[in-house]
Amino acid sequence: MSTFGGKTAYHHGDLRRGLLTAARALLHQGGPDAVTLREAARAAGVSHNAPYRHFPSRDAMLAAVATDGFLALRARLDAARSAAAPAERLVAIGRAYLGFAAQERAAFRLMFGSALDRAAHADLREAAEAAFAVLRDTVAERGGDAASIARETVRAWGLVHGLATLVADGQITPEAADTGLA
Amino acid sequence: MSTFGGKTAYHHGDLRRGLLTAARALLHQGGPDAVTLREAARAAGVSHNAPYRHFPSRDAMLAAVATDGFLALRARLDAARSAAAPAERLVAIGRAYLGFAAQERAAFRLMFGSALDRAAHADLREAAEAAFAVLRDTVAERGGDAASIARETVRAWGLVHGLATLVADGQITPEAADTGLA
DNA sequence: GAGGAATGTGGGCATTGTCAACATTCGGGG
DNA sequence: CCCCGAATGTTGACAATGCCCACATTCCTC
Repeated sequence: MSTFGGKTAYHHGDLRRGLLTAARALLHQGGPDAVTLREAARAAGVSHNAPYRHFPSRDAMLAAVATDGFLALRARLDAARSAAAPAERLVAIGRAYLGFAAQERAAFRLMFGSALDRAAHADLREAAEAAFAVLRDTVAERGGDAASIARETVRAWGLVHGLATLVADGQITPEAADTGLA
Repeated sequence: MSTFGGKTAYHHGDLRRGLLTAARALLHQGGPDAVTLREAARAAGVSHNAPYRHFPSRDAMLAAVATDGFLALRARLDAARSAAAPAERLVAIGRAYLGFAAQERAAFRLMFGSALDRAAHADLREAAEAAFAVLRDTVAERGGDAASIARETVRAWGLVHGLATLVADGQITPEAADTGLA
């Protein structure tokens, strides 16, 4: 049948992708709690049980969305790092991190919120670690002994992540967060 | 009947308090999603609809738990501030903040996680603001012009909150967070 | 082209939040 | 002292959800 654009085209075409897209939309509109297996299935035009052929549970679907979020975040951090001169790299990464939190509020809250058990999903953990690695490597290339690198990494991560969280939660404006970076 | 220890003793004694206690226990065990109206009612020994005489919705019950959390946090920050010499106050508050996040992980995640719409609950917002005020006032008493006070408040809040979030989410150890404070 | 695997469907069950109607208990005014 | 309104708690119901089971359809390989 159809087999229009997707990769492998079985019955639906590419249900997995369709479900993830629907899930992202639901996430944007109503937060993590609004992301429901049945609603995503409805949006994709399949029965309420079809999603189980692609995700073992609702949690797994949420985790997949979050994993994609971490991949996107890592790409952004990497791009910012590559585009900046060595001396400005840390601040550039911080800005990129804040930009992601501000523009992808819902995804950011899912990725770091308590709705998900990151320990239970290996992909998720890997993707999160990969994003973090960009920051750690950037701190490391500034030099110093191991202890001071570890300390500065924690400080930089804490500051940026805290500001980003506050922005994503609507407690401070993106502009206010930016003044805290320099 | 009974009227054992509680304040006003109607049918149950003090259902509101009983429900909040049960809710806190559920929160500890299984996170925000495990806090269910019906389970809290069960734990308190009442029917599944009794909670509605004290909370208009499940969200309101969650908000009440979170509000209590912010009151406790504020008390801790205040105590830390009072006990420290002026020059060490900021760090003392930071340590208290981190201590709360580490010891009351579940509550902290509820308070700052996305499970709750802080804008929809006035009490919650007030309690959160009161806790934040302790930090802001401490920064302010160090002197400086308004702009630099605002900047330093954002920086201090962002750093401490970020470290606390990472601890509460289990991404760094409390000890690692502590090294980032000084 | 036949058969097994991948994918989607329909029905069903337990749980949950919420609403409505009814029952019980409390406290104050005759 | 008792009676009545208000506060509190109970029972029953409904829709939605996550998940399990048995069954149907479609794909791909041999």
